[in-house]
Amino acid sequence: MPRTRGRAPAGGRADALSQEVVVGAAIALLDELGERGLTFRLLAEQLQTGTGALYWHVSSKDELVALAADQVLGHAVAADLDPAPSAGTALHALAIAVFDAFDQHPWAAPHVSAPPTLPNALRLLDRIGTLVARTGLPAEQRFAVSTAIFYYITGVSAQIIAPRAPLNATTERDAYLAQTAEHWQNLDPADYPFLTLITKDLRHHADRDQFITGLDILLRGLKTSADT
Amino acid sequence: MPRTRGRAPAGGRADALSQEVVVGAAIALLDELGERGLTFRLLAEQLQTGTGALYWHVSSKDELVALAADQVLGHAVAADLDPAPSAGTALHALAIAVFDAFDQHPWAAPHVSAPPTLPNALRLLDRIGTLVARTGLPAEQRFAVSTAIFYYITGVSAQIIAPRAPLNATTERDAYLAQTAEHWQNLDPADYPFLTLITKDLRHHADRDQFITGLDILLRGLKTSADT
DNA sequence: ACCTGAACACCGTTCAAGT
DNA sequence: ACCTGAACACCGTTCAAGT
Repeated sequence: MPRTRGRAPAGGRADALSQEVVVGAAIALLDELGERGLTFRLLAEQLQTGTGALYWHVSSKDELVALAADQVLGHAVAADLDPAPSAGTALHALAIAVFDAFDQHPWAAPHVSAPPTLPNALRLLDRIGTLVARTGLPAEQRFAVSTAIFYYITGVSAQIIAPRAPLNATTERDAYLAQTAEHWQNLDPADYPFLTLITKDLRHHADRDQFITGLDILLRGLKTSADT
Repeated sequence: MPRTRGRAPAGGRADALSQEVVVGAAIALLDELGERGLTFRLLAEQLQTGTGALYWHVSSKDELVALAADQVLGHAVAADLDPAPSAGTALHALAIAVFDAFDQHPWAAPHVSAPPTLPNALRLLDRIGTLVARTGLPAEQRFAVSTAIFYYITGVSAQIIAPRAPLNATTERDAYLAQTAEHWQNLDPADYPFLTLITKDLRHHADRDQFITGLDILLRGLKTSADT
């Protein structure tokens, strides 16, 4: 069973594939066709090799998708940091950058593992932890609070950015919202007193604002405990 | 293409399968073998029918798993409510009940859709909304805050309760944590200043406490804005 | 109305053989 | 060290035919 390699350590063939190339091509297919559309046969065809070649660079489809998701996370984590805003502001900006990255690659969010193991997920948690420390939170609480924020970012992003069919993304989402709004409308108010009242909010809400609303609440809660 | 039916409206055969029976059997297989282990062939064998019969009650595997996940959510939402604790306490208890239900069926959490459409997910959001209203939060903010809490519960549960291999669950999880703790230990402190410091916390943490820590922060943040 | 079971069109993964 | 491509052991889903 071949191990997964990184880039060829020189000495191999010149035209050799690399894990990077394989993952890059996988991301392109994932974006275009979704998780089910990504196939080893198609990917091999795209890269002009056989399916077996891919297994030299990647041990399974699960690993491939996990690596692809970590790559997406990399876009967000690599973004420049403002020199020295408050820890709270920086946390806020970082979380939104990650959400936006996942939003552009709807298949990705569910595939970051918790606790993190891949490089960019690790980098994200580390950065969160560093910012949380700057917040003044006592050392014993930093781990739990940092992972809580990490989980919020990845978990809630995954929930909100449901894999939409690979068609016209925004139209699809609008139609979906309109449809479920109508569904809620028709529920029995006796059983669902709250939902039947706020269908208008559902119809008009924006996913990104939803994410930010929860984030603000979470960070406000954090601030409260940091001050105490 | 046959539509999905609920229970047979009488008049059909006496021995007829029902969607309930199919979903119930699916949950058993999901618990035992995980999402990949659930197969229409195996499920049909278990129910002593052909695979085609299943499609009379359920339109696809996706729908089947979604219905199964909603059923799991039903266990938590059906639990008795304390008569009249504070809204915050009730929210707290409800969230933990949902986490515990997902914890017993690790495949389930990723399959509740957002915004919710299936009955028990709707019930959960409605209950959250009703409690949030009791909190005194202004009406315009209730939708956003309630869904934020809903997303936290389902999204973070899904993150934390990663599908473990269907073997000895607790041992597996411990081994996984020990392994990633060692992984973190070996990282370069220059790149990961935070992570390399808190591997002890990782090794000793409990998933459920993690969930609760974040939940407490979120609810504290909510309280702050409700009071204002 | 509900079930049967064969058939279709795929999958991920392996592996002997090549270079 | 890295690639080829056929072969294995499956899948989800459909559908004509039955009761």
